[in-house]
Amino acid sequence: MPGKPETSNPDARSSPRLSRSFYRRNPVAVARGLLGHRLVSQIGDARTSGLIVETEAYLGIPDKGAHTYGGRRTPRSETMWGDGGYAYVYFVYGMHHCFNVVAGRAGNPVAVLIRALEPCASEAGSGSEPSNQNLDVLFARREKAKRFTDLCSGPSKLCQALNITRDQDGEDLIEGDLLFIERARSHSLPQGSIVAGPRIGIAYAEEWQHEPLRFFLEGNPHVS
DNA sequence: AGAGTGATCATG
DNA sequence: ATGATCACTCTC
Repeated sequence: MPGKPETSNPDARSSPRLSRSFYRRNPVAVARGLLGHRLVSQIGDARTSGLIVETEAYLGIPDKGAHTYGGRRTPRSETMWGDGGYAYVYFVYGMHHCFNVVAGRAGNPVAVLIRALEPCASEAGSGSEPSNQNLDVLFARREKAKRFTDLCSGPSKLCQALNITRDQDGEDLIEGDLLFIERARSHSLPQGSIVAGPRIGIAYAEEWQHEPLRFFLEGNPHVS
């Protein structure tokens, strides 16, 4: 592989990433399984991150809410058709980006939308820097955010906060350097705290709009 | 509850 | 080429 920099093991001092096989499952399992883990961005000149607290599963060809409904395969959604564990980023409403992780395997165009993060002041590691830095950067990038809970409480808010754009479409979440998901250290996530409900913003999806494919941590203030 | 914003896609 | 749409956010 040409051009792979020598420094490409950011896991040496941090938590391991979720593996390819984690993503190569059905999107509901991935959407639920993602809750509580840490999305990390090294896009731009800072490392920013947050714990995933809200997700939505998109079920592909049969799903009237999905970009790939009916087998549609367009330039925008091309990465959804590929293998699991890659970023699918799209642009909507003329100003916003949304970040998904591709689930399943190549040929099955399913994905999970990341809808909200809980930004953390402390990066679990003990010896790291005085990491208000994470919050400082998030507030700087999210100019309109007044409160802590305005930072990453929506799919496009979190993209703005972590600097995610279409440039990241197709990024490899397992091998790439810019964007990845770290396994939570003490992943003692109580299964009972996961709640399901209908997905947001897909009124056009007819009967599919009511399917309980949105998952979030009950009572978390960062949920959108 | 309405405006903003322009890429994207299905038409033709 | 053209027009409708949009997995949203902000402000009123």
